[in-house]
Order: sequence, then structure tokens, then C-alpha cells
Amino acid sequence: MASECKVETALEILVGKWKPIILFHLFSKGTMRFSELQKTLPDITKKMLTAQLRELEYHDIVHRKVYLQVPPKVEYSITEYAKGMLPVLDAMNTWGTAHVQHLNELYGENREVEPFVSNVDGLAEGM
Amino acid sequence: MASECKVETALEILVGKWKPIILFHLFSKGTMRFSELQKTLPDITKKMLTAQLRELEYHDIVHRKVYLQVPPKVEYSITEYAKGMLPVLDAMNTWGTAHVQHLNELYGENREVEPFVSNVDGLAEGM
DNA sequence: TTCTATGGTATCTTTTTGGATACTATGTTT
DNA sequence: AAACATAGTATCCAAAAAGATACCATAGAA
Repeated sequence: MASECKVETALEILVGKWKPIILFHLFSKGTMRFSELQKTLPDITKKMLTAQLRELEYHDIVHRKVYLQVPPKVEYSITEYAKGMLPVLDAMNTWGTAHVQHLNELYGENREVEPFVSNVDGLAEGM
Repeated sequence: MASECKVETALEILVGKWKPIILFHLFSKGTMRFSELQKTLPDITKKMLTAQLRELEYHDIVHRKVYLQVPPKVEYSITEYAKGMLPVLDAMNTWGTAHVQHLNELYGENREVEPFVSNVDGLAEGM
């Protein structure tokens, strides 16, 4: 039938200033509290964190579990469905890593490549 | 060593309102003139088309060949290097296609999923 | 009684991205 | 002589995304 390019659909899930790194941590830990995510990502505002998590929730990538207690407790976890994304994320990460190298070869090392996650030990296998 | 997530690096190449579709057409045809891209993508402005192509050129994804003649002729083509992205694009496209289906199951068909490329015959293999 | 912790929301401002429009250069065609 | 074709630039404006800041509810601790 008609060939339709759904690259953009995949991008929907990933685009957003904080989504990749949120996913990275959630895939790593499986489940995290809202406050835990905040501490892990000190520069994100609550507004953005909430917004990005809600979008991920809409896409069935993360699950939001509310504990009815005070003070509130809300846990975000990677869904089973989301695990189907891992090959995609892995392909992107692998290619991205090689591409950083390629750019360095083309333009030299001094083009500020910021490693946005570093030293998260033992979490390399997923991404 | 330190595990660094380069998903964002891959996203750099893809993010931009028109980049996926530009890539789609360039991967399909291999080489296209500026005006040919304009005709294929009637809603893009010259400014945006130029900007996106220049970013792709910076990343060594497309090559810009200028013919010194009047009126000007400029051809944009996919680089050999860019072909290394195809597995990534393919993974994204495959996952994206399945995800549209998943969203339909979750929320029903009526959530305006716009097929942004349709009926480009015989071009399915690359993406 | 006041403060703390938690997971938000509401509002406003700034930054980034994208779009509209006009302009340019110049050899060829009419 | 004027119009056309091509591949842009330049300038200005609108819209979208992100950030800053303040506010809320409430049980329990100090």
C-alpha cells in the first residue's frame, strides 16, 4: 500500500528537551519517584518534568502510580510496552556515538560536545 | 568507561520540522535539485529548506554541489556516510508504524494521525 | 504553631523555531 | 527592453517551547 514514513511518530516520543534523559534514567532504574527524578535532573523545572512525563504517559511509555498519602508519593515507571523501544533507542545511541566521532574527525574535537549523562555505572546495556 | 547517552546526538540530525521528510525524499531519489525539493515540499519556505539542508550538510548527511551557471543549479545528494543512518531510520520507522497502531488501540482511530508522506511508490525499502 | 515534605498548577517572561515577504544576481528568452 | 528562471539572503513577525516564580493542599514533625 502507500508507503508512509513514521519516523516522525518515533520522534514525537523523543523530542522535548528532557525526554531522552528522563527515559534514560527511567529505563535504568525502572521506577522513580517524581522527587527522585527532580534530584537526578537538577536543572529541570517541575513544570517541564510534569509535562514531559505526562506526554510519555500518554504514549504508554511510562506509567504513573499515585499513592494516596500525605505528603504525596507518585512513582513513574517504564511500561512493558516501552521496552519495545529499546532496540530503537539502542540503534540511535550507537549511531549517535559513532557520529560524535565522525564530527570530531571532520571538524576537530573542539566543538563542545556535551556528554549529558556520565558515570551512570552498570547501566550501559539498555542504552 | 562512562556510559553516555547519545540518543540526543542522533536526534540532532532528525529534529526540525522538515528534516525527516527532506531525508525521506533525498534517500529515495539520491540526488535532488533545490527547486525539485521545493516542488516536492510545496509548503516549505526557501529559508527553511536552505536552513535544514545546511544543517544536514554540516552533519555530512547531504552533499551540496553547486554548478557555476546561470540560472544557478544546486544539487543535494545523500552522502555515503549518511547511508549508515538507514538502519536507525528504519528502526524508527518500523517502531513508529507499530506505535501508531498501539495508540489507535489505546485511544481509538480518531486522533488525527497525519500520514505526512503518502503514495511515494516503490520507495519503501529505504525507510 | 510553624515548618517541612511532596507533587503538583498557574501565570508570566524569555528563548527558540518557523513563516511571510521582499530583495538580489545574471544569463537566456521573448 | 522586459520577463523568466534559480538559489538563495535579509528582515520582520508569529507561534511554540521552555524557564522563572509563586502558589496550593495537608499530615506529621519540631
